[in-house]
Amino acid sequence: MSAKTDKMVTVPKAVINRLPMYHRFLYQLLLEGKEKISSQELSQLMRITSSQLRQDLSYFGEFGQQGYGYRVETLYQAISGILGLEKQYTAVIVGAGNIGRAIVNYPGFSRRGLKITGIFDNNPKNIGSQVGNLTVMDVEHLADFLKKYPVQIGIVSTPVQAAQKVAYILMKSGVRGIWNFAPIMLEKNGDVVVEDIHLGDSLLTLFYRLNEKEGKN
Amino acid sequence: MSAKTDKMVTVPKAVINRLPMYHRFLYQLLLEGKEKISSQELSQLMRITSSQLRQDLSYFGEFGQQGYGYRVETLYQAISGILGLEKQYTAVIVGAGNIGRAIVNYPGFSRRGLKITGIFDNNPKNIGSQVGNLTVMDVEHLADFLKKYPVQIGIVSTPVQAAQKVAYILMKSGVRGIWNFAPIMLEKNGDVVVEDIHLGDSLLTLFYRLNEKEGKN
DNA sequence: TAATATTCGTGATAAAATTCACTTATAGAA
DNA sequence: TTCTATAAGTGAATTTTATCACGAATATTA
Ligand SMILES: NC(=O)c1ccc[n+]([C@@H]2O[C@H](COP(=O)([O-])OP(=O)(O)OC[C@H]3O[C@@H](n4cnc5c(N)ncnc54)[C@H](O)[C@@H]3O)[C@@H](O)[C@H]2O)c1
Ligand SMILES: NC(=O)c1ccc[n+]([C@@H]2O[C@H](COP(=O)([O-])OP(=O)(O)OC[C@H]3O[C@@H](n4cnc5c(N)ncnc54)[C@H](O)[C@@H]3O)[C@@H](O)[C@H]2O)c1
Repeated sequence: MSAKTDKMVTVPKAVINRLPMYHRFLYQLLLEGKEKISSQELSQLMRITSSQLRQDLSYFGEFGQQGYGYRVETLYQAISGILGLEKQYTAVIVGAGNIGRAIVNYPGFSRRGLKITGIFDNNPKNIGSQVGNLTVMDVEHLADFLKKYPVQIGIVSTPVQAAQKVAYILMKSGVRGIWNFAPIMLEKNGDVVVEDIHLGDSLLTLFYRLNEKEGKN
Repeated sequence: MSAKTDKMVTVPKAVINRLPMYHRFLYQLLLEGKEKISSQELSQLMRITSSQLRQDLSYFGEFGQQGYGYRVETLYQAISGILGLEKQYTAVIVGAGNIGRAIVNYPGFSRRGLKITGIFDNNPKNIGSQVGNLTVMDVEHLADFLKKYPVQIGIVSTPVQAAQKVAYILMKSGVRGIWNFAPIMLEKNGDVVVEDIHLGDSLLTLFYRLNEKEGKN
């Protein structure tokens, strides 16, 4: 074990945000059948510095071997473990619109251990319809459903106007995390973890960067 | 004008990434009819410090008034201008699947000046079908289409296996920015701006944070 | 087996980002 | 009109993040 983990140094946020990227690249390397890789080589693929890669990993332990590098398989497993991917996570989706459907239909999430157990909507047109192998339920039954079948994660993909209300129901019903797609900063209720996806913000950042470049020419 | 902009200090990345959040909150305040706001009050809504807010804005100019605060309208317009939202942006989407359709159908983007002029796919089942008021075209015609009707932005929402190939076509055809939804680090070709949305990474971050909390109890 | 080249892990240093704390301006009250 | 409270803007200090650079371990070659 590394000195750093022994000393209980808190892991910087910036490091945590890079863990999924490491996981993604290692998964790719694994698919390609690559057995070993050095911090030098891996960091070049990721367009970061090798020292950043080594420093980041050092927060969690020692996974490589001097003079050799890292075994791709070992490092992949280690990072999977750090991220908690050996566990299964259960979730419900609220909002069976475009985003809600996209999530259900995306196979990548179940591969990573996410099991979606229910999808809810308030529109009679959607209620009862099939999304993947789930039947859309009435959001009126959300709290009851969660009482019977608790889940860890609530996915909010309703329009922004409904998002806070829905989030409160989820939090009251005991979800521990919310994955939020609505462009709103959700008020918390208890110690739930909220992870936001703000697609609009990402687009505006792209706009800014396009103009920035223009200005320099 | 602020001293900082005069001196041509480069704007930190972290600041740029917060601009869309400012825009989002100010838009909300505008809808609510709020006329003025102090850095104190606005920063509390955003859960940042007031000095960070003031420091961030100072990279672009002086938008407030001492002893008074900021006019919501003025600041909103200023940030819209910084982000380049007065302009129209044209884009094509490649990959008429769940994400591609979600983007076309989302009204928030056209409100921000994004005009989607074409959507492409390689699956005969999708080609010719209607998405919003666009007809899905064959990706074989993508390069020709862009020669006739150039756009600034290419949106990549194909499966990861096709993403790089599609991105090269877009870049060759002169797009200046790529908004990428595939879980891959795209190789660039020229000085195109690539903005990634890695939904999977966000989910893994949520997983990590859920476990982190558990460990502390 | 010995010599040499790799490459990790990490303490130290540098850079970037955030917060502090103070000056100045001005709004609003007396 | 004067006084007081508010609040922006900003240089400086602090904190956080990233990079450097080197010692120690190991692989590989001669
Ligand atoms: N689609 C995009 O590209 C995009 C981009 C940026 C942000 N978003 C955000 O993601 C969220 C979902 O977007 P979308 O495109 O899937 O929207 P959508 O309109 O396709 O789907 C929203 C669904 O939520 C349902 N709904 C409304 N009120 C509800 C309630 N109270 N309880 C349960 N269900 C309810 C609607 O019936 C609808 O089916 C929105 O908040 C949107 O702002 C989407
Ligand atoms: N849906 C999600 O929740 C989600 C989550 C994480 C990542 N993503 C990523 O977003 C991207 C899009 O996801 P999606 O769910 O919309 O996938 P999807 O399978 O629904 O849609 C992909 C579309 O691309 C088309 N396509 C395939 N090859 C093509 C090519 N060469 N040229 C043009 N079109 C082509 C397919 O026919 C399909 O219509 C994928 O890269 C996926 O990994 C999606």
